[in-house]
Amino acid sequence: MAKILPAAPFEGANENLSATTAPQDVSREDAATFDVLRKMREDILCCVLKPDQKLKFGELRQRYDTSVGTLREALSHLVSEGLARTEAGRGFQVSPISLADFLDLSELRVYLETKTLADAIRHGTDAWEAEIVSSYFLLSKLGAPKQDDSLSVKQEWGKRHKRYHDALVATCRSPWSLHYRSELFDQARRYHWLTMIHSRLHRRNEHLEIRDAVLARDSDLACSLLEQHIRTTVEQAVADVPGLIRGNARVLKPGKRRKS
Amino acid sequence: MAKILPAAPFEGANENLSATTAPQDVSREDAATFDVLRKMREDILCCVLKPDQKLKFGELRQRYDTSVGTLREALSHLVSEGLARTEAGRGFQVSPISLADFLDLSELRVYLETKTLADAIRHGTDAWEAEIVSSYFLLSKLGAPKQDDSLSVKQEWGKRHKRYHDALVATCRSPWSLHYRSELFDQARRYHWLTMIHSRLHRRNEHLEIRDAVLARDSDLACSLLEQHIRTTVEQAVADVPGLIRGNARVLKPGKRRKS
DNA sequence: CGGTTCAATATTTTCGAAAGTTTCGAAAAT
DNA sequence: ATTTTCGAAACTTTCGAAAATATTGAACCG
Repeated sequence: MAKILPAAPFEGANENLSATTAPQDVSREDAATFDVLRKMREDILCCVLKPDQKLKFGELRQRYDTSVGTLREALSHLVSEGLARTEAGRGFQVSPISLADFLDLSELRVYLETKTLADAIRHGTDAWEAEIVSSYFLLSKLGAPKQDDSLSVKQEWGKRHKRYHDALVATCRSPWSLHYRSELFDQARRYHWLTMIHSRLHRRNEHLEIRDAVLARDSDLACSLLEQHIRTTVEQAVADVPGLIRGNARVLKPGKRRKS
Repeated sequence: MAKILPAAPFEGANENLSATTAPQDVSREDAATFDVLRKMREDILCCVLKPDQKLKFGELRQRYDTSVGTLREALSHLVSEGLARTEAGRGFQVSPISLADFLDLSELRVYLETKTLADAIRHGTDAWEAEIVSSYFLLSKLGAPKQDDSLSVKQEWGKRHKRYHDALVATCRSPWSLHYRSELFDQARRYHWLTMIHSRLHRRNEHLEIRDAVLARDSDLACSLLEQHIRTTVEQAVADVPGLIRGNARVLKPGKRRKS
């Protein structure tokens, strides 16, 4: 009974899904707090709230039309996710970005994304395939956004891009891997946003290639393509976003201030 | 300039530590909120606040002597870390535990711990070695706690155990890996606590073996020992904690209630 | 002229009460 | 006997004001 683990990957009781303790992936939560949290996260991911920007309660309060306590709760969440920072008595600010961070982030993503993808393929179902087809369709219909596309178009593409990548790994059996994968994916979105703005490189239709490899259940090929997909994005950012290389990139008009 | 990543682990600008964006590992933060957060986390990790337990504001308010808003902020953090859950309008509760979760958790830990350890060994310094020696000394001085040791002894052992394991990987260069490793380590502490309570199995002095392998800079051996260390702990929990196997383990006297 | 002190201002942090939900149990209806 | 309805109690959520802390800028010495 105790001989479940002969120094090999854990196998026991994988069916017992009774209680997945991994952190609640942003789904339903408190009504108002969650709403503010979601909006703020989206704003940080899209660099509407810029890296390093000070997050003052006065401004936030009027921007999101809510109270200090609610804001504080949402900010607290963002700190845990790594999208904001806070210090003793001097409030909150958007987390900085840097090349070093993007590289570190991406390396871990390569491992987690491929691990979750391999497991998802292993346990794929019809519904899983259907969602991949569907989400890919929606993604391809929009096409990669260009520098002068509107904010809302870019945001919509971001949503569909995330939905597609989530769909790929949806049947992975490891809640913890899925959770961290998702957090890292969001982190990467901040950098992707900068890349979109400066986008110059031509890229193959990597999402299509991945989709087909996954649907063919070719795990090795799919993982390899996904790995390349992540690495190419890093290359593109390094090539296209000049600010990233020399430490703190301050993008999107550094001095712009909203009147309080 | 763009040819930094030939489909191999990222190498570029590893020196640029200007801005490590990975979430702030619990260090300094707000004064009061952080204090409450730390106490609550410790209580959950030690199962003083039991798995699945409802976290009512009335009780918490008097237990930690603070206001609702502060509690809410701390609870918010705990939810992000996976130690608590929350639902729409019905408050917070301690995250459940289960065998499936422990297995999942542990498998990811094996990867992250070995990855960070290998990197830490690669970049080890004198100060790093010194802290390993020192923290191991403190850990060994206490000896593995037994079932009838007092709560404070067990807690002290938990602190030293964490300090030792943190010391091993301290020089790892990947902030994100370190962050997730730390979160998973804390998660595992909840299960270790149960194992301590029921402890029956005899174990070799694994911490000493790991220490020596690490100090000898034998990366392969150290990682292998660390992997075994984690797996053995899982085996021990499976063998010793009967409740874990059949879904939700409710430990530490299920009916006990504190008077409000 | 550069640096320090101190008061005024701006901002954050904490708190308790009001408003809004959910839960529970008793009474009414099927 | 079982289900439904309703209202009271318990609890959660939200809010704005009071307290605490940090920042700014002007006046003051070395």
